Amino acid sequence: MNDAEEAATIATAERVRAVTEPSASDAADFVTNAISRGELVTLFGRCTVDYEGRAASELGPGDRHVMLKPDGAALVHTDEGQQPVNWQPPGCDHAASADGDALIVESHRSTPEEYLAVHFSAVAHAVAYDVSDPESLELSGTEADLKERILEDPTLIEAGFRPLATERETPAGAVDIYGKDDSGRTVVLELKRRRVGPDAVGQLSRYVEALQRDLHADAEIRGVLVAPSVTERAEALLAENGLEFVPLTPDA
Amino acid sequence: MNDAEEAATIATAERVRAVTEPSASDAADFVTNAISRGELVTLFGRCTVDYEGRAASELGPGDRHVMLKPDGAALVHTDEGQQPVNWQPPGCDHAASADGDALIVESHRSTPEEYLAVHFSAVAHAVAYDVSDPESLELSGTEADLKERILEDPTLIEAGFRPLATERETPAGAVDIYGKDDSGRTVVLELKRRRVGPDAVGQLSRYVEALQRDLHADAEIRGVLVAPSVTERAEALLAENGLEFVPLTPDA
DNA sequence: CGCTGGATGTCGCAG
DNA sequence: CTGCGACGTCCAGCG
Repeated sequence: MNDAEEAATIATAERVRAVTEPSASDAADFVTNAISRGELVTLFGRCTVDYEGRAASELGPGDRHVMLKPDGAALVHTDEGQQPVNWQPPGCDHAASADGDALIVESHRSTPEEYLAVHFSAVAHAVAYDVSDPESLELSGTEADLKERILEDPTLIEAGFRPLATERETPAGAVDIYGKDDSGRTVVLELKRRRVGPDAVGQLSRYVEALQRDLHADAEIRGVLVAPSVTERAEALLAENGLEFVPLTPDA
Repeated sequence: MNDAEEAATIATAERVRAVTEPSASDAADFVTNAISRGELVTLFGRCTVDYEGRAASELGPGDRHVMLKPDGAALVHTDEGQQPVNWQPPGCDHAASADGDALIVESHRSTPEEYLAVHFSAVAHAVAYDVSDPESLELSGTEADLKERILEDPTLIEAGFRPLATERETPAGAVDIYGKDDSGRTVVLELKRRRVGPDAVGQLSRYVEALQRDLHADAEIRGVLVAPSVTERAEALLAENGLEFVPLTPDA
């Protein structure tokens, strides 16, 4: 192999190594080496995918993108969809090997027992990245933001509302915000960052019932769902259960 | 640039093109070209990420892997986790441009209005892949498999159980399996492919109540949760609501 | 489009 | 480890 061919096959830079159309054994070596270095590996090529674990799946031949992360996660992406067609969660052990002209990439974990195997009939391109990412994501517009907004200005719920606790425990789980109204009645708030369906009403309903049992049978407890909006079915369920709704978004 | 250097920078094969450490403007051209061809694009390099839409987020500088799919999906992966740190769903419009030494990759959609921007201070490697994937995933061990299993052998629920309909509509939504027992009483089955918590009990409870109203106030309706197992809280909720549980997995 | 419920959901937190 | 609920959940199916 002359210099130009060698360079065409292997491109090396500070943090990245790549091979184009490697043989199965070269690809296996490349991947094994990258995994042992703690690098992030990607593979393009024609492959089949088999999974067995919590469920089981088979995927016939096609061109896909496979990512092996240093934390043990594995992702198989097709040309469509935001979600991987197959995957393995972080904490798995990855291995690559050559079986004749085929590259086999395997990923395994226990508890629960799960196994993923990708069989490449041809690897078009493989890359190994030495990744460094010190930053963490800052996200806003979440349920936590909605909670803060209410605690800063309880009148957003209603005049005279006084929050007394967050995450107050009940036999049915923790209530988002627990407080009292103008007249001293107990109020339970269930917060949702976006438009809600029937499930959230069920949740709120369970909290109110649990508190009614836990405090006094005669105690009147108000249950209030706080969200940007509700679906029609959810609204009907609220009315049925004597629950209330206050429209409010997480954004200021 | 001599042949060796050229080859080191650009590797071309039948279905894949790659560039290592391109300039911002070369990278922008490369990405723009690949997108217009309907190829799947991956970028690795040092970048920051900004998102604004259903929520809002910021991510400081770090090494990440960006994937742009021909269906308009975008994914930003760090070295950790199965989930992308930022993303855009299918149907978005992608664009790449150079801003001085920086590569800017943008992705936008409407309904809801959402915008993602990745600013690369350096691109280590970029790949364009012409993907063809005719196969679809075959998955087993799902709720649908559990349903089939019961319909094939209703005695798995109990002797004398007769399924009469699936997805039977009620004011509270569609019931998984609707039937009658030995004594002619109406039975509602709610199926779950794995161990369930309180939410599933709430769902079943809503169906039973809706049917009781819909049929006759005096009609006795049995609600049966079918799943591999239930949590303690769910079991208590079942008892409270006079509902039943049959242990069953989707697997034969 | 909006509503509903499933998912190999994943993820984080608490017990 | 299990339980529980949030999530920019995603996704298919249906009205």
